[in-house]
Amino acid sequence: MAGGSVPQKRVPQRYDPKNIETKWQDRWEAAAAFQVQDDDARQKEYVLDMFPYPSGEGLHLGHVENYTISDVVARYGRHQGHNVLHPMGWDAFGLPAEQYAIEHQIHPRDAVSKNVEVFAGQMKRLGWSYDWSREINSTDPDYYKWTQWIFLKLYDRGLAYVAEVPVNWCEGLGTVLANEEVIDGKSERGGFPVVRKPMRQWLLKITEYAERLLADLEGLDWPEHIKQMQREWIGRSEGADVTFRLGITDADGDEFTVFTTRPDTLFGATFCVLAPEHPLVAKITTDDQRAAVDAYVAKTARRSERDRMADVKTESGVFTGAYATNPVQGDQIPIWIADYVLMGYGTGAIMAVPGGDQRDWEFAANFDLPIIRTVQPPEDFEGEAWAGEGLAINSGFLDGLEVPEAKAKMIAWLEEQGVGASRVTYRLRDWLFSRQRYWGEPFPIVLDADGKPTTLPEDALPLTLPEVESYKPTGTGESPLAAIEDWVNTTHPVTGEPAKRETNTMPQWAGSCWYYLRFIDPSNPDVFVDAAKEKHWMPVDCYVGGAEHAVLHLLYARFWHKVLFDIGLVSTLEPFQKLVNQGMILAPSYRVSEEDKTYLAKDALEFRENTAFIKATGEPAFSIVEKMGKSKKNVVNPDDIIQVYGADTLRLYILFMGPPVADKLWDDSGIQGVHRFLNKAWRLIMGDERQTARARSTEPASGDARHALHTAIAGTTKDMDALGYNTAISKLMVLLNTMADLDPVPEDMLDAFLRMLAPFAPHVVEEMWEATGREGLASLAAWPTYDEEALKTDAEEYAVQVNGKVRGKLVIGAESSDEEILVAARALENVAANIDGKQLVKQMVVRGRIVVLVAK
RNA sequence: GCCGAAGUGGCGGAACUGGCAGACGCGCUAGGCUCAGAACCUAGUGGGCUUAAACGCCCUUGUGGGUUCGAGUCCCACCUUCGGCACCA
Repeated sequence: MAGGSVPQKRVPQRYDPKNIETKWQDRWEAAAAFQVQDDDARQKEYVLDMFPYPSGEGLHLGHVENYTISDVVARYGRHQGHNVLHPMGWDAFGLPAEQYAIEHQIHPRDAVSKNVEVFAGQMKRLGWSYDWSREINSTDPDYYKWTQWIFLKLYDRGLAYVAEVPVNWCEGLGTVLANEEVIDGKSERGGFPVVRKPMRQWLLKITEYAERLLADLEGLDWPEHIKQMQREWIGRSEGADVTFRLGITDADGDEFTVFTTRPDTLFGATFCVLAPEHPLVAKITTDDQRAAVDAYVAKTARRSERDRMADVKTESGVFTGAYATNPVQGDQIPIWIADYVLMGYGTGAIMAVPGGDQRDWEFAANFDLPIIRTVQPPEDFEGEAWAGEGLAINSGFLDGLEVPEAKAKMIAWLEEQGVGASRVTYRLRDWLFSRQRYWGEPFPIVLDADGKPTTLPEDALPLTLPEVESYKPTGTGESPLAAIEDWVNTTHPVTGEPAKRETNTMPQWAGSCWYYLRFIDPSNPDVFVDAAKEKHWMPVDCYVGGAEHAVLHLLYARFWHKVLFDIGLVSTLEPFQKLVNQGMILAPSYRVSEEDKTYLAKDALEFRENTAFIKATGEPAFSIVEKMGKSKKNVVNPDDIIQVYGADTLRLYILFMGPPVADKLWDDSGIQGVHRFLNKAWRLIMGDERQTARARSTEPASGDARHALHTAIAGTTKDMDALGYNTAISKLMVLLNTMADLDPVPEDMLDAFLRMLAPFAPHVVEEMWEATGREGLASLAAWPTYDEEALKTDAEEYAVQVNGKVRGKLVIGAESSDEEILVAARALENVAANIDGKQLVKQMVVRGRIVVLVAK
């Protein structure tokens, strides 16, 4: 259409998403269509997205998938008459903004607000139905005031503490990372090497909540594999502590404790192993072993924890020269150190039972240490260590007992002798909560002259970030804040003495631990969330996001929520009742060859006969399917798709590609299909420049059309409830194909079609809704209902099986009895031929499906 | 190594509690429309045998076994891919 021309009335236009989409986005905004009221009497529904980090790249297809799924959930909820809270905000603290700021010499705040603008614009263009009046930003002082406030609550309950801990020091980022952020010995962001180094850090006692975090998973409507990942991460194990006293060289009664899940095997403990960092190591090492031990300890310190653990093959360790007394039979057993024992897990010491643990077996074999079996392996067992069930042997008072009984008896003995006790341990470690960076929430903490922390009073919040010259980490492990004397030097809130502020900042996870609560009451200046509103809206009914947050964010947020619950500030035990994980979007990437990892962009390639050739050389390119990434040059920008096809098509396609939970391979060729579908609907209802709209009849659909309509409503509704959007869309395609064969089209079919298409392609539906004279917004219209009666048909088709093979088809009245069906089935020519001369040993009818005949 | 998920046409995928495998879409083929193309419409489209054609028959859901009248679906073993964890005591 030429610019400036006045749209002529009654002349049908072809489907042009561009104009339609902005028109309706503006109308929704003007009508505040998706703004939600707290005092609405309708059933509440809280549909939440994992809020994005607003990167400079803009939205990627993963976001599009995530937020389209939740948008359809939210819109479907509205169609069902629910009062739907569907908010959006920005998780904008964190490393990338800071690194971008360092590179481009701009304040991270400015980088963030620029990116937010880009993101918000893209989100609006996709037609996602957010209540923008509730937008929040984790870097806004009015927001992080409450993040700091919650930290004070944690501190007051003794859940935050300072400790000198060996941490993952990343030279490249100039900061310390949580274990969870370290991947393969490198930083998750940036990929810099990470080494271990002791440092003063803040930690949160998430371990105190381990049991509840584990137990409360049971009641959640989450994907089982995500629950399983959290269980593994928490890593509960039951066993016993056993105390070993030093023997032979022991002068002053030193002892150490090991944790074991198999106290029943204590008679087979032929040596002990300490972590090289264990505090006892220096003390117990004998003079003739000292050189070897010192060398080994030094070597270990240079290795990162990941590195140590990843190295499964190498058996390494050194004898300390010291011996411990096995408490159960008094044997003197050697004490070794080895880097496979970690100071951070359990007690940093183990008792080794080579007869029952393959790892210990190999260590014993390698260093020629004794091996004693304490559990009788099965007769045909040919392996080395036996870790399975069996009767105790070589174990004194345990002999002849099964493993569980032997465990119980040994624990009782240990407790009686005062050398051990039953204990539960967790793999989960306390959460390392401080970062040496600028772009994070400052701790509301002041340190006195001795470095002892005191909290700021609540009325001093928010403690805002000061302006700095440079956002660069100092590289010494201190944050850039440490360089700002005006800010650092303050007075002690209690004594009034000169004091210093804590210069660490909180990790990015902090803001995302409670944001779902702030959406409920986003601008309350007095409390972090109004209690009545919290009670009304919580818990989140549907939380949609990627599996990459399965253990980090989701565990941290659950932890904070439980603390808030204990204080009485929230009303539910868990924040997220239902969790939906969308799959990853994958795309083919192209490289010069398998060895040469130079990635090629699509315009450097030529596609012939399903093979990509490199334009420059004519050689075939090497192609693999992998996660989309800028470095892999296989990123698809949603804006490009919207430009060509419109947002409705993109929304529809990303859902049509497959079930939400499955990983999906991006391939633009399929997008034509859903675009044609929308075009076809448009031509039928609106007409275009060469054909007029199909006539419509006010007569309700009848006969086959009625059956098709009600089947479509029933099927689509079922799919919507199960998040089966790909099949829901296919059912709408079937319904449209049915309508296309009807002239005129019954009005009730068209009406139901529009209502059901609305959550997927809201813009074009609004346009057709309005053009067909319907009242109000299609986005707020009621979901269609179906009539059970109409799902029935007069005649049913049966496949007739003889001995498991289909031998005929039978169409028969739905009212027929089983006996009548069997008679008719046996009479079918091909069926009769197959049962002729044989005896029917089984005959049955599966109503509406199949007739089963078994003949011998 | 351990844990989890998944292997179905040329492609993405569908198939309720075991009951007609391949819905829907892409692609492809033929025809229509067109000056031509795009768009659109119609028909066909897993493989094989038989047939003038229809009918009919056989094979087919990663591989090999098993249970069953009947298996993509349940059981056992194995292979491959993806994701997560990893000397965890």
